[in-house]
Amino acid sequence: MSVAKRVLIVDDEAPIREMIAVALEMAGYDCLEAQNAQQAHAAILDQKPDMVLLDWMMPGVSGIDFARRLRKDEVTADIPIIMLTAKAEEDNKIQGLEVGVDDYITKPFSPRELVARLKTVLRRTTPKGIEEPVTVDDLTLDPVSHRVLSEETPVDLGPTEFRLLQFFMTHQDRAYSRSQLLDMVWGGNVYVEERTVDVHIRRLRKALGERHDYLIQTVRGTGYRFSVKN
Amino acid sequence: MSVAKRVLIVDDEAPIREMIAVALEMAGYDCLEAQNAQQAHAAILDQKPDMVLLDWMMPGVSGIDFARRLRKDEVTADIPIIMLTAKAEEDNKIQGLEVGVDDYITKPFSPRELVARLKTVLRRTTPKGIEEPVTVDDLTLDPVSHRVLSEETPVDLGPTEFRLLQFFMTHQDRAYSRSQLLDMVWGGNVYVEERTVDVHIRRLRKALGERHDYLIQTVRGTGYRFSVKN
DNA sequence: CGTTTTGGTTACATTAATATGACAGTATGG
DNA sequence: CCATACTGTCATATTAATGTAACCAAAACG
Repeated sequence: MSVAKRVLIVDDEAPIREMIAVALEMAGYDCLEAQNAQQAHAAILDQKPDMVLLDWMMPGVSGIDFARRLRKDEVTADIPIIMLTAKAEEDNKIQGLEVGVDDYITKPFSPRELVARLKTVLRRTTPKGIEEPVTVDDLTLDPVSHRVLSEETPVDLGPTEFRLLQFFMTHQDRAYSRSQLLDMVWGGNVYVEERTVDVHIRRLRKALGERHDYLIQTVRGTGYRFSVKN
Repeated sequence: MSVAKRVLIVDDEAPIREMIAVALEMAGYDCLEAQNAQQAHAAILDQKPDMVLLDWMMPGVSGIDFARRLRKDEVTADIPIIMLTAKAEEDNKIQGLEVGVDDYITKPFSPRELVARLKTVLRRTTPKGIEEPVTVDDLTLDPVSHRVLSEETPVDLGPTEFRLLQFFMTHQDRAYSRSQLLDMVWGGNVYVEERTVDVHIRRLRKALGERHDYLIQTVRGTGYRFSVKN
């Protein structure tokens, strides 16, 4: 695996978090922890984990409410969630699936089972462009080798431009405002000028060259869009 | 912008409230003010602001207690809160996030930072309306990609024409006066000549071309209408 | 018909938004 | 510690969009 996946563990009981964290780290994942919904939310915006392990029962905002909230917000809607439930109640399962949880595991569970489920969900939900290369009109971005090719020729991009292009190529035909782009590409809690986006767009276009810069389109009064169509 | 968002500023020091209010109003927000928790609570029930800026330290009920109270009550639970804290103590941050505050800013802060945070929080928490494409006789407007297609061919529109067409396509078969259109498309409190509408109608028709300009119909003595029927 | 209204069109000055180039402060990797 | 690459922000240039007025065309009116 190229880069370790990051998993956020949300549970109010520290020992349980620890146990899970140990199991996952042995399996090669990076772990983040949160003991309640608020901490979790902050961590998600901040760190963009690849997956969330969410305890069903928590004081304050319950796991299910939290999951619902995550699904509503565009920024967090795509993050896979696995629910941890104490008892194997059918109710939980149904409710959870309704909210859009990707899987659920009933306690107690073995580390092996956990890792197995996690792997499955990640494989199922990881979209192209995260580990599969994406190609558009002879422009290829390969996340694994962290490379961009324009008709076989390597394109030289800075880290930010790379992420920007990756985001665009995995979210085509959609207009994004500057502040949305800041959220999605820069990350939730950073404060930078909106105009900075323009500059990076410029750098990206320049790097793509005449052959491909048409892909990055200005949507006046709104922001930018990536699309093959003119 | 459709309607200005209303922000309630809660701080016991009038000069600070003023400063914040000025900054926000310049950024296009409507401001309400309260100097303690009681006033704030009344204002919230009364005016339903879209967001609350809450000072951490206040005589009487402290900001954090007040936030907790707001979160408990179903009526006020969904209103986003940004905390203003004097010192950058981690404690505050954690406690605040636990209570369910959406973000926090440490004083002193620049107006720009404040506005930026506010914008981010509002965008995260404001549910967006359903953005489905609308199609009429092979003319499609897609709000997501911010595009208009006439039989697969992109139609080039300025921002105003886009909004105008969007309004029409979602309000068909109904005649609107010029001043109604100004209200709905331009926004409530701008003053422009009524005849300006004519010009934009003209631009829209031109852009739609012969294939589709019949959709924009003149209603003599009244205004305009969008309809498939002639 | 001639006149009066009302809408259509065009040209144009102004304003607003985006593109671009340069710079200084920071990370980064030797 | 140096050399180099990245970032974010400005100031400025460029371009697009906007609103208005002047003028033209078509109905309505008598």
